[in-house]
Order: sequence, then C-alpha cells, then structure tokens
Amino acid sequence: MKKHALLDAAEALLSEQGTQALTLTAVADRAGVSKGGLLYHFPTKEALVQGLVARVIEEFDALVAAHDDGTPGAYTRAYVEATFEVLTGEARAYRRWSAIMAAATDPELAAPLNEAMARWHGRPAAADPDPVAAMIVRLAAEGLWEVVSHTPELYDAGQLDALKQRLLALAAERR
Amino acid sequence: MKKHALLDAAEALLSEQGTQALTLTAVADRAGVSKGGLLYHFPTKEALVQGLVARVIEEFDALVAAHDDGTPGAYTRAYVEATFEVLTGEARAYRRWSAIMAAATDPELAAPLNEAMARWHGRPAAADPDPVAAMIVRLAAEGLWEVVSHTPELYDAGQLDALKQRLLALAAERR
DNA sequence: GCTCCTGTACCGTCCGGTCGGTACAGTAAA
DNA sequence: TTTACTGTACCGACCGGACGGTACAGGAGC
Repeated sequence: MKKHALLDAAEALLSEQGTQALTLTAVADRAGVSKGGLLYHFPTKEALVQGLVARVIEEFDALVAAHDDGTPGAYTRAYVEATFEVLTGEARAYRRWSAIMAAATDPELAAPLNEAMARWHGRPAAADPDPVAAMIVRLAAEGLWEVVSHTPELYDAGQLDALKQRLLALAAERR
Repeated sequence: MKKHALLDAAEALLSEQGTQALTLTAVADRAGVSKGGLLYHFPTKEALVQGLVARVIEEFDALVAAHDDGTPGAYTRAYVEATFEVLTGEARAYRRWSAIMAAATDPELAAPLNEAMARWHGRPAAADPDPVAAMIVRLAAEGLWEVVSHTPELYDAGQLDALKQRLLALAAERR
C-alpha cells in the first residue's frame, strides 16, 4: 500500500523536524514520490493529516486490545501496559504521537483524537475493584505520556518500572 | 503595559480560532494596533509566542506557589489544587493553555515548556509520605489536564470532585 | 485505448518581515 | 522661549518567498 509509505514519510518528517516541516513537497520527496503522486492518494493536506491521526489511534487501540484479556478491570491494566510499552519501547513511538498531535490542531483534525480520548478515559470503571482508583491510574498513565514526551530524560528506567508496578497495584487494590 | 494587551489579543485569537489564526496582522487588528506597532513590541512572531509561553508558565507557577504552604509534601497537594483550579475555574483557563502549547511546537519555543515540565514533575518527592504515590498523584493531575482539554464534558463536577479528594488522600497516605 | 498512476510546470494567496515615514514628548543649548 | 535634536511609539504599503492546490501531459499495464 503506497498510502502507508506516504504516511510513514509524513510521520518521519514530523517527528524529526516538527510541524512546519510538514509540507506537501517535503512529504512527497521523502517518500520518493512526486507531489502529484502524493496528491493523488491524499487529495489535500488535511486528508494526509487525518490519515496520520487515524492510523496512530488505530495502533494504540490495537495495542491496548492486545493486552486486554477481558477479565474484570483488565482494560485499566491493559491501558497502563500499552502506555509503558509505547513510552519505553525501542521504537520510541511516543515521539511520533506527540508530533502528530501537534500537527492536528484544527478542530476538524483534532476531533478523532478527542473522540479517542473520550473512549479511553470514559470507558466505565465499574468492573474495576476500585473505580476511582482506576480512573486515577489511567489518568496517571496519560500524564506520564505527556511528561515523558516533553522531558524524556526525567525518569530513569528504575523509576518508570516503580511507577508501572505501583499503578498496576493501585488498579488491583480493593477499597 | 501595551505588551500585555498584545499578548491578550494573541491568546484570545489562539483559543478562539486555533493556531493558524495567529497571524501578525490578526493579532495587531485584535489589539487595535497596526502591524508595525505590534512588531515594535515583539520584533518577530517567535518573540510573540515566547511571550505567550513565558507568561502562562509564570501564571501557573504563581498559582502553585499560592497553594504551597511549605509543609512537607505541600507541593504535591498544591500542584493538585492548582490544576483543579485551572480546570474547573470560571475562566476555563486551560483553554488558553492548550492553545498556546499547540502554537509552541518548534523546539526553541517548546524549550521553556519542557523546562517547566521538568520542574513540576522532577521536584523531589522525598518529603512526601509516599514518594511514588506523590509522583503518581502529580502525573494524574497532568493527565487530567490533558483529558479535560480534549474532552471537557467527560467528567462532571461530581466526578472531578471525587478525583480531587482521592488524589489528595493518596498523596497524604503513608505507605 | 482505457484506467490508474506519476511527474512537472504553474498559479494565487497568504504571511512574516522590512522600511520609510509620522507624531510627539523631552531636553538642552542659545 | 525658541530651535534643534533625540528617542520612543506607532503606522501601513510593500516585498519575497513559501505553500497548497490545479492542470495537464505522459506512461505502464491490461
């Protein structure tokens, strides 16, 4: 799929050089395609960014789903696991995320993101041993994501592991 | 101070219409000044955004400081209080924040933000009753900020209050 | 020869920044 | 008190270039 390669190019550009580097010409060049070729697949720049956003949301959804075994409260745990995987994984995938989110400022582009946020944090926590704790755990994962993408060096591996263990414990505790 | 009024205009534009609406001409018009007048105070657009970022960081620092009474672990509590104040306060101040952060994507502009993040979350939690819990509490506040600015309607007042109480309790618990 | 795709030349717009100028307040020597 | 000069604040026309998007002319494979 050529679209995939184009999205890859756009992502690379975005995470390496920032928002203003995301021009149609640059993306086309990076993907080894002419501008016309790019515009054929994504008729407008907006469509390109929409593609970026959609893909990245799908990826995270899949990651969470992969960790969710369906047992009560598993979603909260899976959300934590997925977050740490993105944050500490080899690929440093969070770089792509923050870059894409920065590019999707306009309301129309941000809408899918907002909807995903609502899904991730709005998911009922009633099945969790302690619903409020579950919400807090998810929120902390979200916050960690935010902090790490701003200051990647702030937490060392040990601290991250301690945080993860504690979050999982917190989610499991019955109140 | 004229600069203040110019920053106000820029902020208003940003939170009402988004990043792409932040043009020199628009800011000048909004502030009732000519483009030349604006450029006199902020010689470049970058300087303008820097001013925006600096001001907003100062504001939050002041807010936290106002809640910090210096007792052990007070910082973590103050951070939570300040966050909820911004999130639930009349002014809906978080709108300004996210708009500004979106406008400050370029590394140079984001640097002060990153530095502030490091300060806020890197502050030692040794004095807290439970250091790891303190980190989690701060992170959850951060995450809540993020979630609320994406989906303001997700949590109702009751839920927000429950979260706040629980976060404060969590920060106070000795392990 | 028709469909799908690519390459390239080009257009119009918008935007950041420059620049020559105005208005005016202060001030200090004559 | 007049004059000459300086610094500050502000104005708005204009320029150069970048960028999104269009048009269109191929070309490969069926």
